[in-house]
Amino acid sequence: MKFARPFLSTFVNKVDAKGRVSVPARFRDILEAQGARALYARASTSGPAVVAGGLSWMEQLHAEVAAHDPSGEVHDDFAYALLGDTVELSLDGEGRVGFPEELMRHAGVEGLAAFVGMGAYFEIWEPRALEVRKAQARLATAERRGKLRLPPREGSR
Amino acid sequence: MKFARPFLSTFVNKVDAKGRVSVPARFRDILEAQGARALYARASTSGPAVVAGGLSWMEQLHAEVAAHDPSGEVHDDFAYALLGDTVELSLDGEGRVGFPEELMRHAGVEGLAAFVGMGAYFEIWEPRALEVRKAQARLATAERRGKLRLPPREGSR
DNA sequence: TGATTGCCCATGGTATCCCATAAAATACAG
DNA sequence: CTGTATTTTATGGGATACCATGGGCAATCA
Repeated sequence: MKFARPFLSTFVNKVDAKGRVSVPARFRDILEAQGARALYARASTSGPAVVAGGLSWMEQLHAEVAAHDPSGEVHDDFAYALLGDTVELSLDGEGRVGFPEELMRHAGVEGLAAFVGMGAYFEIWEPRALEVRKAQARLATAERRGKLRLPPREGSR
Repeated sequence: MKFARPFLSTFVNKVDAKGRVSVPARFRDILEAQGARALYARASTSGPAVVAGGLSWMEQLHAEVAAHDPSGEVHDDFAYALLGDTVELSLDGEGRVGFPEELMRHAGVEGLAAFVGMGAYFEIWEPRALEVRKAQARLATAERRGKLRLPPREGSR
């Protein structure tokens, strides 16, 4: 499998009155490079967030499902959980999408949505909740690596 | 094998007084892309649901049957189970189908029908029953994906 | 002929398309 | 390197097309 350009960094955009959000331009480029002006999204199973990705990400999910015996229970579980709950959202001419009400509620998003790159995919969070999660992640990472330096705020260069 | 657009996500539509249900527009597109304004359906053998798909799915079933020795028992079992109970339903001008009474009863569908995408095919459920099944699938999947790595069968690199 | 099935039109609501504008990023010239 | 021109982004809002749904009517069949 070819190495695809990863989703990186965090962007916070506004959710307008019609429920639309601009997908960050950087992310848009990656999505289109994968061959579609669309993204795929579902509720995260591990937190108040929406997990999303492009065609490649979705094909990977599909492959994961198809790899199991279609008459087996594992196949069905995967299909219900991964495909049955994933929605395809196409971008409008300006690069916006309208997330289903239910997904926004799961993430607790109201006026602002934070897009955070996770490499092969990305997530959408309520901005403050994401900050909390990130702080926790920084701590855990520093501990694991054993070199707990004081948080240098940002640029690590 | 070319990658076909998969059936994704869940849509709940109303069953009208005449027993008609709108097939979700997204699903319709996929069906038509496969070359027919029709779908194929039969009762699920693993739950209170109707299994359905388009031409490609049908061809796949057919191939599965044809792969066995026509004089053998397996061939006949498959044929009776997979082909003998499958009905072809054509969509009306507005993209609706009328499911046979028996299928609806098997799925326990009355006023509302939930279409859930399963990749190469889709299923029709009674909405609440589907929610229950999905909740279970999410649990099972989270456990499987969380604890296990995918079997090192296929070279994933 | 009564019931069923398929075909056609009507409609409210929603999502998409399209244009406009302000803010930000980038390119460019001096 | 600094101020300005040009191009992208993000956002707002009106117009439009599509979708799910309901009902009428004609053809079909028992």
